[in-house]
Amino acid sequence: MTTPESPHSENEGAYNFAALEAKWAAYWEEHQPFTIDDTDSSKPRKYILDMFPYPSGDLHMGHAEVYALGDIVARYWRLQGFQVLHPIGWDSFGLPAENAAIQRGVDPKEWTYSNIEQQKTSMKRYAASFDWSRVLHTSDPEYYHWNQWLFLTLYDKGLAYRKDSWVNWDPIDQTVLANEQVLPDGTSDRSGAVVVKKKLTQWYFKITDYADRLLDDLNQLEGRWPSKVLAMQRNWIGRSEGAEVDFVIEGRPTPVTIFTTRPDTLFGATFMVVAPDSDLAAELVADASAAVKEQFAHYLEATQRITEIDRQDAGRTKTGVFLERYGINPVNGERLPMWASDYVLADYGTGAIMAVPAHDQRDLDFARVFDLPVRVVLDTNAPVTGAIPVVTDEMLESGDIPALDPRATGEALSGNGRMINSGPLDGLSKDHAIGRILDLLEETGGGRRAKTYRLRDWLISRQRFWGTPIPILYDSSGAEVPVGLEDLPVRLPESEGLDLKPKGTSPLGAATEWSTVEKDGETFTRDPDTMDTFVDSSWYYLRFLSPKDDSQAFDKKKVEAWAPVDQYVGGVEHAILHLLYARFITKVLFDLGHVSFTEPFTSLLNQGMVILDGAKMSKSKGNVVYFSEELDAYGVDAVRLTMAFAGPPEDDIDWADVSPVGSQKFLARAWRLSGDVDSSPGIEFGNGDAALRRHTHRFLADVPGLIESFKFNVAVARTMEMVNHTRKTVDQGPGGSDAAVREATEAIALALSLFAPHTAEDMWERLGHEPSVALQRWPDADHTLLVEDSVTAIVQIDGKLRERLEVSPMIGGDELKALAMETPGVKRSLEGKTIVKVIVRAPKVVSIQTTS
RNA sequence: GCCCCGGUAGCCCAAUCGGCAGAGGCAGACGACUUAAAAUCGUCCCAGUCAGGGUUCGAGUCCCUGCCGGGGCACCA
Repeated sequence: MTTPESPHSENEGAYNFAALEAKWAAYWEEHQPFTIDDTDSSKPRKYILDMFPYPSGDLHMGHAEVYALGDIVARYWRLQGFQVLHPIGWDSFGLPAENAAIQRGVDPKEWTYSNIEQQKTSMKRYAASFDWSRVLHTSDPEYYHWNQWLFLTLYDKGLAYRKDSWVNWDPIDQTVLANEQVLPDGTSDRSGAVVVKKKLTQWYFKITDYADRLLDDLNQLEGRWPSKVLAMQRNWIGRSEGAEVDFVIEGRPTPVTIFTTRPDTLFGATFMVVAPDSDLAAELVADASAAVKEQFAHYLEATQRITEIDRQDAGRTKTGVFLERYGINPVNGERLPMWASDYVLADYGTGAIMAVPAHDQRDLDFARVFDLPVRVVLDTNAPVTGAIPVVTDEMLESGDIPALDPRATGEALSGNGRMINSGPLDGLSKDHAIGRILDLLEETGGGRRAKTYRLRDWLISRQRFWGTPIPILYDSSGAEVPVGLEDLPVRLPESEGLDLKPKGTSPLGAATEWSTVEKDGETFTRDPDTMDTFVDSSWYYLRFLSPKDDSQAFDKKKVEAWAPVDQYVGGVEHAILHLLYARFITKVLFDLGHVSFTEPFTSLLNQGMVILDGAKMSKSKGNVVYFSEELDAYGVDAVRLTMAFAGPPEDDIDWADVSPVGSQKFLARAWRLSGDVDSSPGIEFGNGDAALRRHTHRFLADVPGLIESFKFNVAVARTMEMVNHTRKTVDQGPGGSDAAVREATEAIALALSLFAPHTAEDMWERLGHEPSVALQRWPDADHTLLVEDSVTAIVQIDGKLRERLEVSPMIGGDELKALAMETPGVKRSLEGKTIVKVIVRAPKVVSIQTTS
């Protein structure tokens, strides 16, 4: 039905998002506007990368956010005249896919690739501006071939090695986990199982060799990565600086080295503790009495049975076994009894410590349980600066002086103060004492400055089927033989006939035909494990540059042209694992001369989570918002716009707090403007309505900065403001034929092309232009239009606002001050007062200070 | 316990360098259009910035202390 009189409905129909989506999806599919010629060097380049998804089911609202935000950035740089590489692929190996396949009794490959197709369809519907010509899947042999190359490259440099050690074992998934995959509560980040310790021979990447660089290079990323992520990475690497000190052990030819961050307290050591599960403990107890040996054996067993959860209970009463051995304190020759206790960790430092109960809470707790001596060596009541007393006169008078008796109070003394009972250190402050003792230790050879890290080597073996086979063979003696590069890829066998159910060993080992290799008359066995999928994603950003190259992992020339990634977009859940590994692998590739940069991701944007009613969405809670249902209900553009408008990108979006309906109404309102423009494309804007033109050019000038600083919500708000002004100009001003209305509406269409691509394309077409709006240039603002005729200056007297006046923005300070003094409000306020000071900040403020 | 981020209107959020607390939206009220409603168009209402100190002519913004919320690390020597 049409209402002939209505100005907004002349045979143009209503805003119909479904029709627009169908129309423009077909256009993009046919023209592929985002497939780039990567050899074209006429334009500057940007590499915008969104974290690629796992293909476990359809896309969800979290994907909707990340791909909306990444696309804004990609589309923005295109409008700025850049050649933008914006690829997508699938992280398609891994446990989620495999477990799902097991539950459904289908081939993981079929299951994975059909999910990929579903997600691909959804992404195209979502109008993400990807270059669809360079899709990769990490589960393709064409990809994991180079994963194996990477492994062998690290192996060749001694950075991939096999080690027998206690590993994190997930009893549900029946596989080992990296330290990074064990949650703080001691459960698996995937299955939720309580992780237990198991001794296995596994492959590791030597990431600890890079600990210092991984830490120090974070400084380069300051301001470009979220500070939260930088903090998390620093925390995770956990460098501590201190000293290694050698303790001679009675009856042992070589000394035992301990690590301490408090070498200043060396004179306060009263016993030593070794980790029960360390080789050292086993060796030390070997000569002990039968009773102690038995006690120790029981203790070791108990330690290994204890769960990570229990170990983290700091309030747990300390336990331990005296080993009947003594170490000699190198600084004073004292005999220190040696104990084994589980509060000392085998794989941190050297697995042995000197215990200083007076100044370390854990040591004190232990000493109090086993009645060991406690000696204070740092007087924490003594002032360090001399000027500021720790013990005040009031405390002296009241006798309320802190007791320096940790044994009685149970509180270790952790503060600063002056050294006592410490020979050459006596009288020094803590910091000076540390410097002094380090010098002394190095002079006498009894110790040295040292650093230690929380970061451990990266365990990459997984006892699962759906991953990259580790390209290592074992000969009949069990020796490692790397697969030759010419024999890559080592392809996964078909899953048919294999039992994929978790049983503690890799299903690949049971594929005897696959795992047995005859070569030159000798029989070899393949390593049955597959690689952690974080290996796959640690270098995929390089593969996108030459995804079809079957002669090398990546094309060095393309890498030089495009990498590192200019903008990486993804969830903060990868703040440690993925990003740390990608940084590590990049540094390794740099050292080997494969790439010329040391950090893979120049800038990082983390989006928050999409939640509902204050809670994380989950099927069990029944508070899930479904991606496809939202698209059906509101349309792609409205959902994308809602993601951008909800708030700062890194904040969580509570879907209950935002209004996709509101977004939809706004888009319809913007779209209608394109039907109200009554002028021809190419019209001279110069004669248009001056007020609207000023708004438009202010908008053109401001939006780029807003996008570049990720203030997408503000950019959307500014676009809404533009629409409001333009509407008003059409309805209440010069009308739709005014040139400024066209100029404004074109600017709106360009801005909307970042957030609402279908609506923007259609507006652009209705404005009489050829598609695609996505390939236009963002117009430069005319700076002569940015200068305001007049601005409001304020006059403050004693901090209170007393007067406003309209002045020229070019006004001088003296003139403004004179004007201000003449105003009635100021005169009135100044009556009976003496002016002390006048501060003028032309053209904004005059601030007058008085005494009354 | 240590570290990071945040707290502005009923709600989501803005506010270059310290310079008039409000850009935008949601919700709400009212009006225009309509037989009516929806849609649309328009007008309006609402906080003094978590609390307390400090610096300053001037503080949402800088500094200190505390409270609340979110996140990370934690028996790491």
